[in-house]
Amino acid sequence: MSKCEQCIVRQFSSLKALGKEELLKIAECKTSYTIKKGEPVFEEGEMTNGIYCVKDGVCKLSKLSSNGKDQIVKLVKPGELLGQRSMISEEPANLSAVALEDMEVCFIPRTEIMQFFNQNNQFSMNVMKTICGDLKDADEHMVNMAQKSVKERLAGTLIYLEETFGKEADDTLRLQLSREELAGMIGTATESCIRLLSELNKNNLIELVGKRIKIIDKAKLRRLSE
Amino acid sequence: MSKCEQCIVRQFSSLKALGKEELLKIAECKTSYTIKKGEPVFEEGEMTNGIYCVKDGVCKLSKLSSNGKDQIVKLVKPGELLGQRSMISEEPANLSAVALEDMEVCFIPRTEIMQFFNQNNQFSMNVMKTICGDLKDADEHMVNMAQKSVKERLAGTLIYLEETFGKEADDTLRLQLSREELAGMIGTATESCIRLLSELNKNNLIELVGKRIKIIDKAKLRRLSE
DNA sequence: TCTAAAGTATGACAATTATCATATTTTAAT
DNA sequence: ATTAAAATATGATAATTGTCATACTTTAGA
Repeated sequence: MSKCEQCIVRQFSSLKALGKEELLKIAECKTSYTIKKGEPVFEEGEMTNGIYCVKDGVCKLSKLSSNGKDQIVKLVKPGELLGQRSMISEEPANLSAVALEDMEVCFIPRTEIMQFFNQNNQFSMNVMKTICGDLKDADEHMVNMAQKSVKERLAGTLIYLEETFGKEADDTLRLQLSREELAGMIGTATESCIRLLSELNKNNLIELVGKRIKIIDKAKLRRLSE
Repeated sequence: MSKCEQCIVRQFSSLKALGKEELLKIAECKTSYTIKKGEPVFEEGEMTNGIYCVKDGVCKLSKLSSNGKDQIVKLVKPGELLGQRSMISEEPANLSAVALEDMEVCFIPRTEIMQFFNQNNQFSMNVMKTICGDLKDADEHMVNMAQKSVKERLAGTLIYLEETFGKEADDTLRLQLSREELAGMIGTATESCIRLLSELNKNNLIELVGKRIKIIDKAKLRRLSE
């Protein structure tokens, strides 16, 4: 059982409002997990009964649509919390969380967290602001889905991936998504996604290095995304 | 200056957690407005510095997309609060709120509401749950935009409008949206929206009574929306 | 009441996107 | 190392959706 005080999640999430004693309480009741790439943290419809702290590894939050395709709603990176909405709403998870890389997470039971809501106003406020940020992002995302073309969305997503998750030494995007997952982010068929990647490649906006993607002309790509 | 105790907003919103004294404080500092159909309550980018209680009349929350079209993100009905996200995030409004009918609203300054967050845990929890509900809706909405066809979204929207805002005596939808606004809800071009309405009319799923819409075969419409 | 403007409707056409087929490459398991 | 399965890629084609033009209808204001 490791301490929570130096944890990356504590530094970047709502938990930064917690004091030493509160952190000790968490350290006592938390459980740590390793989750392999491709495995779920939790799945749509499941009762989570607590929150997950993402110590390492990125995961996707996705929802199965009635057409059988998986739409990726959000990517979650180390330092962030998972499952806040379900915990507050006291509802089953609305989304599935699946590891895109090997992950290290800690689970904190609902009962512990709920105590902090009553004791620690700054913590409540932090959680509220995080969820408000998610809501703003979701609204913007929704407008993009409704109003932008697939090509515009692809361009925007590639820029987002580079700016959020960075590049490898060879300049390719650090976060490895399959073409199917990339299609699931922009909301299109896998073939359409592949075709547009080829087109961007031909036009020298990006370069395809095997299945990895390198952004060549970020300015043009940004203009394309509007 | 009327009392807040019997107000519809108090009954249906997060404000139901407030006690008599708190309601009196609100009654003293609130300002009431009448907003005519078509006029904004607030606009994207504006600092709102408080929340609006919707006593009467429906309004649309929309966002201007880079292609110049207005995407409707949510409809807000009497009893609900407006501007919670901006107030909590301490940011300018992300969306414009425009009256679809003549409205009656009350404005409560940010400073008052923030006090309740510190004093009244139930109130905080209510606000948090409301925003969590909005986030869940937004995620679902986003998946629909990304994965469903325009026809499916139109069918779903018509059902939503009937179930949420009801029907007139002649069975037409009570809430009057222009074709452009309906297109803005489902995220399509106005002409496409009109064309699909005509098609649903021909297939006897709906009936067009002038510019009003009557749902004829709700079961088929629901199946169509999946 | 008349008229201009806005809203609704429809056709023609082009652009976008999905689907199905198939080939090629990569990955993982035996 | 070999092979089957999965992922990537591309072509052909159809379906969906957007755009532009135009006509008709309703609304609001002079």
